[in-house]
Amino acid sequence: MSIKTVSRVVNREANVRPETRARVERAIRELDFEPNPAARGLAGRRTFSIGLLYEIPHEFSYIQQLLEGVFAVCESHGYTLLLRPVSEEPAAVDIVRFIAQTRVDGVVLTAPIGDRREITDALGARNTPFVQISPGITDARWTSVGPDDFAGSRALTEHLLGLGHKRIAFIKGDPRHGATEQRLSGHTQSLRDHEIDVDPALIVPGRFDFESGKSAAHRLFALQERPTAIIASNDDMAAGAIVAAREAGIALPDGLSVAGFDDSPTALHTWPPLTTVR
Amino acid sequence: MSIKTVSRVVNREANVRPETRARVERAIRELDFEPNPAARGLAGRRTFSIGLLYEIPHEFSYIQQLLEGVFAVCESHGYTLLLRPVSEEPAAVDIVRFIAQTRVDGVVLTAPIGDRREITDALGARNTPFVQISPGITDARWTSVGPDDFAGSRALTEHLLGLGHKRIAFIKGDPRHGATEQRLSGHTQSLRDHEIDVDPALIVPGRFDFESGKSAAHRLFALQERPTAIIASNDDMAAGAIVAAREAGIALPDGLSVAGFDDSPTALHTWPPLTTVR
DNA sequence: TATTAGAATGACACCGCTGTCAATGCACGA
DNA sequence: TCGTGCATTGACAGCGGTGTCATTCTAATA
Repeated sequence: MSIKTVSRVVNREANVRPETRARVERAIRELDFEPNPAARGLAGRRTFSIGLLYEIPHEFSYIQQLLEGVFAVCESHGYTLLLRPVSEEPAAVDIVRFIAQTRVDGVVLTAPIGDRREITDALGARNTPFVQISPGITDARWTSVGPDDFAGSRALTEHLLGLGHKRIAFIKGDPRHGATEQRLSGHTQSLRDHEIDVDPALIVPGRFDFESGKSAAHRLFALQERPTAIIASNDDMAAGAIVAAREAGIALPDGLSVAGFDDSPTALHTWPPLTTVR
Repeated sequence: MSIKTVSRVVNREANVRPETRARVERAIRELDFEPNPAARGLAGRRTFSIGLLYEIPHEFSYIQQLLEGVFAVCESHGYTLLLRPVSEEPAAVDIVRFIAQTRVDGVVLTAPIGDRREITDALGARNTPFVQISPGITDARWTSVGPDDFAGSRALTEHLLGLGHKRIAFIKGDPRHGATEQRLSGHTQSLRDHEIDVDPALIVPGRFDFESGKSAAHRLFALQERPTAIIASNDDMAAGAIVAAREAGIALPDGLSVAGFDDSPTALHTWPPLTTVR
C-alpha cells in the first residue's frame, strides 16, 4: 500500500478500511516503526510539542505540581513538553524568540507571565495559541485556567474563625500574581461576613517564597497585639512563618496557628503539620 | 548567494569568507530568520535536543538543582532539553521507545537509572550517546559524572567529631543509588580514622525522601543509647529527621544535631538550620 | 605569465513525512 | 445491468534544511 495510507493510520484519520488499518498496525508493531517527528513537523507544519514558560527564581513548589499534570496530559496526547525557565519579568521578544526557535504548537504561560499585556498581545499577533494559568484579569480573546482562589481562601478563614480565632493575620503573595488579590479578597470577605473589622496591620506583603514568609511573620510578631493565627497565601510562606515563630520563641501550635495554601509537598514537611487549602 | 552558504554560516562551518559571513548575519538579523529545527533534523539526522530521564516519584530537590545546570549548558549550545519522568525501575524498552520517538541526540541518565545494566546495554547497542549521573559502578565504555560523595561524607563526619560528638547515627539513602554506598563509606572511614567503633545499630536505611528520613530517625530515637547527632544521606531525609525529633519531643539543637547532604533549598527551610555538604 | 592547490561557493538530490487532488472501488437505487 | 455518489487508496509535489560533489575564485609557485 502507499505511504499515504500508513500516514492515515498513524494519524487516526477517517476513511481507512478496518482491515487495512489492522494490517498497517501489525506492520508497525512488527517493525517497531516510530514516525519521525522532524519529518512530520516539516510536512505538517506542527511539532506536536508545547512549551511551558515559568519564571525563575521560583521557590514555588507551585511549578512542580503544575508540571505533573501538564506532563500527563501531553503524554497521553502524544505531545512533548518543552520547559522554559525565563528570567523574572521576561521581555516579550524573548518569549517570541523561544517560540520561533522551537516552533512549539502552543504555550502555557504560568503566573505571572500570562498577566503581561505585551506578552499576550505579542502571542496574539503571531497567532500562537496559549493558555494563561491563574491570570489576574481574564480577557475574552484568550483562554485561561485557574482555581477558585477566592472561595478557597474564604473557606480557610471560615475554618479558622470556626476554631475561635479572632485575630487572623494574612500574608499576601507576589503582587504580580492574580491569585494574590483573589486570596486576599476571600479572606477579607469572610471576615466581613462575620462582622470582624479588617485590621490593616494584620495584612502584610509577601512574595510567595519561603524567605518572604519568614520576614512577614517576624513583622507580625512585632505587633503589640499579636495575631493568634497566620494565613500565608501559599505553603512556602507558611513554612517560612513556622520557622520565624521558632526563631521568635513562639510555641507551636499552642501560641500560634499557621495555615497555608496549595497543599503542596511542603505542607507535609512542616511541624506542626500545616493546615492548607487543596 | 545560495541557501547552502547560509547553512554554512548558521552552522559556523569553515571556509566562508568573512565578508560573506557578515552579509548573511546581517540578513538573518533583519529578517528575524530562525532555522526550522524540523528541517534541520530531517536533513541532518540530528535534533539538537537531549533527553533527561528521572525517576518519579523522587523528592524534587535533587533533580531541580541538576536541571538548572543542564538547562544552562543546553541553552548555551543551542540544544533543547526534553525532560522525561519515568516510573520507578523503568523497563529498558520504555527508555528506548522514548529515544526512538523523540530522536534526541543523547540522554542524561540520572541516578539510579544509569545503574541499570539492561538500560546502559540497550543504549550502547543502539549507539545512543548517554551520560550516567552518579553511577554506583563506572564502566570504561561509558561516560559518567558525579561528585566525590566519599570525601564529602567523610568531611561531614569529621566536622561532627570535631564538635565533640561520639555517637553519630547515619541514615542511608536509596540502596539503588551509587551515592548511597559512597556516602556511607566516607562516614565509616572517618570513624575508623578516629578509632571509633562503628555501631551497626546507628546505621539505618532510608530512601532519600522526607518520610523515610522521618521514620529512620524515629527508629534511632527508640534506641537505648540515643545518638547525639544524625547524619542523613541527603537534606530531605534530614528535614524528616528534624520533624521526627519534634514529634519525639527532643529539643533541637541542644538534644540532637542533624546534618544533611546536598545543600539543597530544603536545607535553608529547616529550623534549626541544617548543617549540610555542598 | 601560466600553473595549481586550496578556499569559497553553488547545484542538486534527498531527509521522511503530509496536503491536495486524482483515480479507483463499492453499495445501492433506477 | 448501469449509473451515481461516497468511501478508499494512491500519485506527487513539496516542507526547509544538509550532505556530497562539482565548479569557480584566489593567491602562491614555477
